[in-house]
Amino acid sequence: MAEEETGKINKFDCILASARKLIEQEGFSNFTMDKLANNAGVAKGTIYLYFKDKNDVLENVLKSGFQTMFSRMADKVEKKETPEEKIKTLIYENLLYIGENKYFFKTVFLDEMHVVFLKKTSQESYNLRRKKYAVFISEIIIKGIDEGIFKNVLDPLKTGFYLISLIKTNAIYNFRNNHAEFNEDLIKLESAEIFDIFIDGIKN
Amino acid sequence: MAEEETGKINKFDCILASARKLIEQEGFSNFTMDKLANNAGVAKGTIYLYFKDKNDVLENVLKSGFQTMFSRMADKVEKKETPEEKIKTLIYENLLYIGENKYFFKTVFLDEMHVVFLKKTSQESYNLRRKKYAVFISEIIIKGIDEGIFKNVLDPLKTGFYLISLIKTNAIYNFRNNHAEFNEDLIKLESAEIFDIFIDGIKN
DNA sequence: TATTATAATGACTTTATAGTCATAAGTCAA
DNA sequence: TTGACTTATGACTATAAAGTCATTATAATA
Repeated sequence: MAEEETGKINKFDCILASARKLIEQEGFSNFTMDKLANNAGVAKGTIYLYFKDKNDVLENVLKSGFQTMFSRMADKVEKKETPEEKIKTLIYENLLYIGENKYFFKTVFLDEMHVVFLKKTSQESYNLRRKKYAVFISEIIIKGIDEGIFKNVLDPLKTGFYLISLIKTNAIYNFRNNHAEFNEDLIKLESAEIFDIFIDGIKN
Repeated sequence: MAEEETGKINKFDCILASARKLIEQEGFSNFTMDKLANNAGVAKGTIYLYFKDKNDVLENVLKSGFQTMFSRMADKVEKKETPEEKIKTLIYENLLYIGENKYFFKTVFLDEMHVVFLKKTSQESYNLRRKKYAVFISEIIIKGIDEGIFKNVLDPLKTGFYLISLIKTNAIYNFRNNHAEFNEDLIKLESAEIFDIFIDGIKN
């Protein structure tokens, strides 16, 4: 706790923030340790006091970018009663979070593909995070199937991935078409659109 | 025409085939010109007689991988009458092509993301190809909306991208879960699954 | 203030790989 | 067979960027 006030932790955060900013601005392929040192206002060697290597920097940037998303979304979703309401909320919260972290996700989704630059182990943890999300959705789907609302032929996990891909595709579409202003009204509209397609697609 | 028989053309194809094989086996990030030369059984300098640079090799590998897909799919789709039948055929043909070029798409989809390694101009042509596909789908959607079958609130182009992402997600899911055997029965099942979700999602 | 411990520096080393080019081998018309 | 032209070679150069480490600056302690 006290540690959080030390220079060490602050410098870690400071370098991490610089890294994220750089990556948002120039993409993963143009991100170098020299640029990071320069941008963070430290010497290159200093970075290696706080991070193991470049992969460690990238992994932390990604982790921090996705960190709160899942828990925040899960909180809201769990408050809802029906599978349908849960899915509606999930889509909305997800798009909201993407909108709030517009520049981060724009790079992660468009400038693709961070993943390439990660070591195998880091890639796996990235995929695991994705899968965890799909599993979360699959549980909602299963509940809906049990209640007889959703088609019982669905593969719940795969259906979870389908929903994630719809959300991502929506975000990419809007990034590309410069609907840069992610105001709440737009997000309501967009999430309703995805919801209407997805829910009719899986309902009995 | 006569040229097609010359060594020049053959060597171009031979290098290209080696490049594709290497990329399928080891992914884009491990692909080097030295390996290519070695694998194709030519000296490195020779590659540069047939390709401008590494980007040119990658671009050609990608182009050749996607080449016939679109035209073959479009041919089959155009023979169908109703928007629903067109969409059903489109999904099936797309999955079939992916199955036939399993190793290629496995790398392109999973080992992600080739795109990073391309120059801006090549990335654009990749995105254009994607968009062309989405436009093709959007025309079917528009027809369906006009006929009153599909929801008239749909953004046809975005909906096209949605369908593409569902197909891609399905393929990735099956690659990951090692349903490596892409036999026609599996493809029929998988494409029917996507169709059922998508069509119910967009129907009135 | 002197001494020790910790943090920071950046010039340097290392490595990987794209692309080059002088040289050699092969082909073919006269 | 020869000489001109085409094709192929691979050792070499250039470059970018990751990661190191001897040195220096700063802070903590006695």
